[in-house]
Amino acid sequence: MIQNLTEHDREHLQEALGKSGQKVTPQREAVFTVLLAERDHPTVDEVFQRAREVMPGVSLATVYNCLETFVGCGLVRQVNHERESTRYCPNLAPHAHFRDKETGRVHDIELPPEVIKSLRSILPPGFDSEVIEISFHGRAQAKDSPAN
Amino acid sequence: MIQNLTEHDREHLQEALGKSGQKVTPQREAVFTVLLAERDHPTVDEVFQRAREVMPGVSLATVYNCLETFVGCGLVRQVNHERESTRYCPNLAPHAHFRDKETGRVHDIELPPEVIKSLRSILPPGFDSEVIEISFHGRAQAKDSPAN
DNA sequence: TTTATTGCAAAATGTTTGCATAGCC
DNA sequence: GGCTATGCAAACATTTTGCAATAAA
Repeated sequence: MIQNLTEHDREHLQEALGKSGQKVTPQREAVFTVLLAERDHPTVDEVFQRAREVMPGVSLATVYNCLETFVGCGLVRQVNHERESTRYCPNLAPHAHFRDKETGRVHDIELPPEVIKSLRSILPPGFDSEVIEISFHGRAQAKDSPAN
Repeated sequence: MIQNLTEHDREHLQEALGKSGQKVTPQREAVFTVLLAERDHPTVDEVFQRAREVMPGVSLATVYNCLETFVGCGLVRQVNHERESTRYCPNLAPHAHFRDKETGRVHDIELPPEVIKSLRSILPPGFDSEVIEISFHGRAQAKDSPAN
């Protein structure tokens, strides 16, 4: 069951959008709600299906728009794995992704600062990177995503 | 100028293909030659354009086929960055990729074993990964790819 | 001669765009 | 009223597929 946004989450949305002169709309609330409700890295299409449960009239184009907007204002991250469709993730803490070969599921893996540091250290002088994407691909015995 | 395959490279191709009952064809030689000649992580389309210089009649579908075959037998790696088209890379040593924000160019970054180890160490028990993909995104002052 | 590969065209996929309509300070 | 967002349909780019013709071992 998809819950409504908490007051806190609504403010978070409001603030992030407001910063760049963008508006809170029912569609954006719906999409954001969906993203927070089940943090299983849904594809656009999955977000669309879920959003329609909350708001039956919402269009796919709008879901694309909302997600793009959210990425733009830093509310969610895109997750890409090979040629698969883009997935979305509201976990803003630094983390890596693990894609299960068998189930296709994507899990978040915590990324300690010292590992990030060791990664940055391999960059030759003159290379400066803000974004590091790390993704594992393999088998997970765990049946479910760790809570996140 | 695109060189011909060296004897050594042709044997490498022959062996990798032969292992899985696949044949050496002029098209595969052409595509492989192109990949080795300029290691700048070309897209399928770029490989196609270059391959046509060597073999004017070659088709796009065949270039797709060749690349898929090469990936399948471990001759090249696919490199994906966000929604951009897939790029191909004949560097088989463990390495990360750095994509320059400004030029779009992709550079190989050497990946020391101890960094790989530290990355593996962040996986919770039960998670087992053969493949780790690491990509940086940022600015490179260096004008050109380091030789590779 | 057998089996794999090619090349073409058509289809599928995922995403983006243009634009008229609608909604919000 | 002016700006932004929505929803639809059409356009797009990339990749995949089916299949008859061709070429490699």
